[in-house]
Amino acid sequence: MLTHKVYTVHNSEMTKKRTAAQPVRDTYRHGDLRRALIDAGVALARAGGPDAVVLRAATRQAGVVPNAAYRHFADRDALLQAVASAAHAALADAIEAEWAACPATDDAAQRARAHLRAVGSGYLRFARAEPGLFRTAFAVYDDLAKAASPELAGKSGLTPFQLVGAALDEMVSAGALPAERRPFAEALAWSAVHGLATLLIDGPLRGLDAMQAEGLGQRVIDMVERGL
Amino acid sequence: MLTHKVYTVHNSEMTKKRTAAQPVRDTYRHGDLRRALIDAGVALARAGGPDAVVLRAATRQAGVVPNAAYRHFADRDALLQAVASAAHAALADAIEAEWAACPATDDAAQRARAHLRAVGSGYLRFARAEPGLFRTAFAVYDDLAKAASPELAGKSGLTPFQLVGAALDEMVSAGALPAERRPFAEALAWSAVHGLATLLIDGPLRGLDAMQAEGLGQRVIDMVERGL
DNA sequence: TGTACATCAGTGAACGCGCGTTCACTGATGTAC
DNA sequence: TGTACATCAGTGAACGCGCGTTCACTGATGTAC
Repeated sequence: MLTHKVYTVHNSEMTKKRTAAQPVRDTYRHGDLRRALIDAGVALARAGGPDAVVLRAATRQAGVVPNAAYRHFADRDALLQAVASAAHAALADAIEAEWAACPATDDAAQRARAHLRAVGSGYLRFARAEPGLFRTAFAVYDDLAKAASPELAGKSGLTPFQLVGAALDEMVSAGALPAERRPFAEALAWSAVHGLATLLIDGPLRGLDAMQAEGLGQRVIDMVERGL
Repeated sequence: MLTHKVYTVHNSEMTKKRTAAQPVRDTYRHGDLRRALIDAGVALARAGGPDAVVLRAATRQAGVVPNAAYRHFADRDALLQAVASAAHAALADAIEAEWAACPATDDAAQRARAHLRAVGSGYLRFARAEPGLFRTAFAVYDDLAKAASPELAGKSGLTPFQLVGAALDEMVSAGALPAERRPFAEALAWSAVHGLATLLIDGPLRGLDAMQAEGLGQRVIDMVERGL
């Protein structure tokens, strides 16, 4: 079993001189460079999307020499993958938070509908609040086979894809959605909400203000509910 | 008034030696370099999306020295804009073709519905046939204010945005869509179809084969029709 | 119709940049004795 | 508890690359006389 000693990182006086902007370590070993590089990558992605996840920038931010990254990632793409997984997990968290905030009710159908709406609005809220992360999450998304892999999951252990699925299953068992309409319903609901998200953050709807965006989001969710 | 003399461009013998891959001119002037650079940019975008629209690559393909591009474009971004507009126009063309192929009918409501479906399936068909161009079209899309600008239009003179709008107007006047649902209906329909398109070409649904993609496309369009 | 000239499209050479990645190294760590 | 040693995380220096962009130029064009 390995135990990881945690090194303190501070920004006060230093033995080796460095340029002002760089974080400073006073130990030769970093402690958890892999984690630090992913965190730096997430910060870069947050600010500038997937293209901003630059290996040298991440190592700079971690206060480490560029090639040090190669102890932890095969190449730049492996780092980007890890960052994208983290972004996906953050999206799952945002959805779960919205889900958890649904008011309690005894009406199973109403509850199921509220959960489905929560998935949609959590998704949209995350996209608008963190467009860089949102774009990064989908920049290297492999395919459906990977949509359930645990590193994309949020705190509850479910990925965004699985969360839509769970809401839809609930709809069916509550009688709010005919079972014969269940297959591929994820893809339908996901398409509508994902499309609005990308039109809002990168596309022709980017000029809308928060209220308009919110209103349009609700209407798209209405459309999904009615149209499924 | 300016007249443009057209120079013949051929690949046979040449006075100046060049590397094999390069297109060859036998005139000092190019003739229509602006057009040639856009065409080259479109070819690059087709193959690799917006990031592949590289100024030096475009000039290489046009058989011209890199800085020659600066006679026609302020910078690399201006070239990319022009390429994106061309991609948008190609999308409009694809939609128009699908629209024109709708069977004639006397039933106005049925015709309107067919036109709306044609817009959706033309959009999806283009996205799957030309994913690179599709991504480029949306890479630098400014906002709604520009969604009607003529350089994005297809042969009929309408942009993709205007084509959805036209189909929806037709629905309303044919009584197939209540007028009070008309506002923002473009955004709803567009979201659903655009979302499916991006999930299919870049996202988790990229593994689907042509038949599955086509089927899902029809179901998304069903959802829009029912849910609007 | 013929010539001088201004225009400006394309040339040639060069720049600085930041990137990803490789190499041989150094020195802190934890472990076996 | 103390020491020798293998491991391997991070260093330092360097590479080649293709990019966008700038500069002073050259030579084909169309136009004014």
